[in-house]
Amino acid sequence: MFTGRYTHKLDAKGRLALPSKMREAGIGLQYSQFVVSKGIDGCIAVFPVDKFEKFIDEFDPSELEMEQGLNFYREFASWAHYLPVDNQGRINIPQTLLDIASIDSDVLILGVVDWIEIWNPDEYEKHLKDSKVNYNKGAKTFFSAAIRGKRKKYEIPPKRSDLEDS
Amino acid sequence: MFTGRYTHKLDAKGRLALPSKMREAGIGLQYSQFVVSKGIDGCIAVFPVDKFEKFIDEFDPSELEMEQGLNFYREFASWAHYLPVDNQGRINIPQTLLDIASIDSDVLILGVVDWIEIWNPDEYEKHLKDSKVNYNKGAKTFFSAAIRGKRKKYEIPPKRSDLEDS
DNA sequence: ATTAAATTCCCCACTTTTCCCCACTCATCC
DNA sequence: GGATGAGTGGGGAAAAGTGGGGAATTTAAT
Repeated sequence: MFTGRYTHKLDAKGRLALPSKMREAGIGLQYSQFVVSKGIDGCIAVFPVDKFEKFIDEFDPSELEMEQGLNFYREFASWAHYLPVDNQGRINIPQTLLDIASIDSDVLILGVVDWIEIWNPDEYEKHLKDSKVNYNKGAKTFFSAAIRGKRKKYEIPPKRSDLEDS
Repeated sequence: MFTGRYTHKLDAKGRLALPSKMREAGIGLQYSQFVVSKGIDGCIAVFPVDKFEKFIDEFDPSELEMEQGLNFYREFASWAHYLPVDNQGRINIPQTLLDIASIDSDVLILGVVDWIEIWNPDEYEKHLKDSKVNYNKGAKTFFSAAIRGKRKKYEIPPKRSDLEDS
C-alpha cells in the first residue's frame, strides 16, 4: 500500500529517486521495475508491475464499445512504459511523459494506496484550487463511517446470564 | 480506545512524545508504529495501523469516480505517513504536516476514541470559538442517549451467536 | 564496415535526514 | 526519600536523496 507525500528532484540526467518507503512497500513483488503511464488530472501514474497488469486484465472490454472506452484504453496503454529501477532506487521517466505533466525539476510524489502519482507541485496546487475540493467535508463522511463501524462492534450485547443480577 | 487531553512539546528535532496512556491503549496491536494524516478542521490525525488500514479498506471505490471522492482519497492517502515509535515513545511528524496544522512547538493532544488529534493549542481555541460549538446542547443529547442505552440493557438481547459476524 | 555521437546503465561519493541509543529532569507512588 | 515511570534533550551510526564519472550499448553518419 502506497502512502505519503514527498518532494524530490529530477537530477540533471532526468532520473527520479522513488521514496524508499514506496520501494519497500512491495517487498516480495517484482519491484525491480515499475510501470509509468498517464495519470488522472494531469499527473503521471506509477504502478508496480503486478498491479498494472492486473488493472489491464480486469478492464472490462465491453467498455471498449464506447468511444470513450477505446480512446482511454489506447492512450493509457500507449503511454505506459516499463522502467527499471537502478541500484540507487531511481527511474528514468520518458521525456514525453514529463512534458505532458509539465515537470521540469521539482516533483511532488503522492502515495495513493494502489498507485503512486507524480506531479508538478504547482500544478497540483492549482488542481486543488480549481476543483474546489472540500477536504473537511470528505473527512467527516469518511471518519464517521469509521465510527459506525465501531458502533456495530460494540453493539454485541452481554451474555444473557450476565444480566440476571444487574 | 483513546481518551484524554494532554499538552506536550515538540523537541528541537521535531519529535513528539505520545502520552503513555495512548501508547498503552493499543497493547496487543501493532503499536510499534502509528499512521498520521491530515485530520478534520485543521488538525493532524493519528491512527493505530490496523484502524488506518480498515478505514482505507472500507472506502467505497465507486466514490473515486466522483471528482470530490478522488480528490479526498488522494489527499488523505498522500498525507498519510507510517511513523515508527522510538524507544522513548516518540514519533517524528513530517514537517509538511506540522505546517498545515500551524504547529511549531506547543501541541495539544486529544484522544477521540478511534483516533488521536494533534492541534496547535491556539488554533483549537480559535476553532471552538469560530464554530460556535454548543457543548451543553451536544451533551444533553449524548447523556440522554446514555440513559436510554442503560434502559436497553434490561431488555432480553438476541443470542450472541447470531451477531458475532456482523 | 568503421567511426563518431548519443544514450543507457552501473558504480562511487557527498550531503542531509532518519533513527537508535544514552542521559537528565520532573512528577508520582510506595 | 528512594524508586519508578513519564516527558525532554542530544550524540552518533545508518540510511536516504542527490550528483557525477565512465563503461557498455545503441544510433547515425561517414
